[in-house]
Amino acid sequence: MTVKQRREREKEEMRTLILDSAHKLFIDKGFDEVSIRNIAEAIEYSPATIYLYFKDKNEIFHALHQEAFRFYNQFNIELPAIRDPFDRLVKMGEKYFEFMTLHPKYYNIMFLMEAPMRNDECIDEWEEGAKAHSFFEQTVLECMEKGYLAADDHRVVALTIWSYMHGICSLIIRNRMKMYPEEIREQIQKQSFELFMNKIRKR
Amino acid sequence: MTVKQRREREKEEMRTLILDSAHKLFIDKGFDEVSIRNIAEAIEYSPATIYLYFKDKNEIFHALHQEAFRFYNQFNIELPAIRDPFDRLVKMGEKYFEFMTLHPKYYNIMFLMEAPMRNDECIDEWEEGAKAHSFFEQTVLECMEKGYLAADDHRVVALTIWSYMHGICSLIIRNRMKMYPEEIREQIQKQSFELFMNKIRKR
DNA sequence: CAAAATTAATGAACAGTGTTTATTAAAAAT
DNA sequence: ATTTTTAATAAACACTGTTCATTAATTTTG
Repeated sequence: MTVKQRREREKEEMRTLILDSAHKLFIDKGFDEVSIRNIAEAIEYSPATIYLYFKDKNEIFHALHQEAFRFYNQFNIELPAIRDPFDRLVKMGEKYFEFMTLHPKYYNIMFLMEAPMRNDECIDEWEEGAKAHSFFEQTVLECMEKGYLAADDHRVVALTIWSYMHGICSLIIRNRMKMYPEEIREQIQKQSFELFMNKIRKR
Repeated sequence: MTVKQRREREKEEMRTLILDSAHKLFIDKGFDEVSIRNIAEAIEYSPATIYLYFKDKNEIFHALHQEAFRFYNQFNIELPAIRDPFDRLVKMGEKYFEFMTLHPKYYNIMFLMEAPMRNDECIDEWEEGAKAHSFFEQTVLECMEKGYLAADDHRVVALTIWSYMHGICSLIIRNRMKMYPEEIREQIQKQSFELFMNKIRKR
């Protein structure tokens, strides 16, 4: 049965070869701008070959979506070490914002694009995303226990914070901040973040 | 010079014919799923004709983007009649949410898609959008004057509120709420909105 | 080891996309 | 009536995702 094993390993290697290549192209062009033919050319195989390893373009999308969350968790690796939950929450927000700024293509696929969420199976394979989210909710809960946040349903509070963060991030990423002149935009964003954190903090 | 006038009128009629048709198709298919050939077929002209009236697909996009904001303002026509600014603000939020729910294709083009904001000229032609936004900022300012909101930079507060509203709306529209079971999702959204409104309200 | 069976890779095609251009048909001006 | 201007189009270009019959390589069997 050693042949079958090697076969399977080779299949896996090919999959990662395709994904790595798709990944590289995707990072500097954006997903919609990367075609199957582009990927095929990069790995020096024919376009049809890719369909032996992935059902369709969406499945590649899906795989990259998962990888983006892995990368996001790596990006936030320092967070659990922050003992004070409110400090951690604030840092989490800053990191979220920083991630969006530094890796807009990732942010796009994780939260903005509709494609990777069309299928239903994507919940099962959202392990890394679920991890990030539950860590976030846990931090909110701890903030309540330590009296930094008022006692509410912590899931509701978490959703509210995330909504705000995601809202401002996607307005920026999608260029919907033109009503604020370029020079003051960053200032206003910063002020807004501080205001929000102040408003939800228990007084 | 009566010929030139008629010519111009006909040109304008053709433009609106194309736009109306594009609009109809767009509403039930979404912009990316509507092709120039689809539009051409609907108005019974050749695809090339459309390029005599619009530079490219993005220009059609742009026109629909404007129309969406006109429609949005119509949708909110009852708002200015609400005298109490905080009541108005709350209603504005509810209407924003309702708009997203009832007209996701519009919401998509207005705030989510990247295409219509690629060019730089789109600021000048954003009259209806600017109108909606300044009315919103004005309401926030009034809320401060009447003591419903703490005295802060009203533009910063407005951005914060909008970010929250846009955040939750786009999470919903883009199917990023799967961590909350279907049954309780609506409940949680409602609770979040109430929580947010309570937190920003002056105490 | 040779023949048969399985597997992997591909070229070519299909049906679609946005966009351009040379050509034709119609209308207006001379 | 003839020339000029304008409008509309067919056809093409260079792409896209995807499928499938054919070929080439590899593994299994006799």
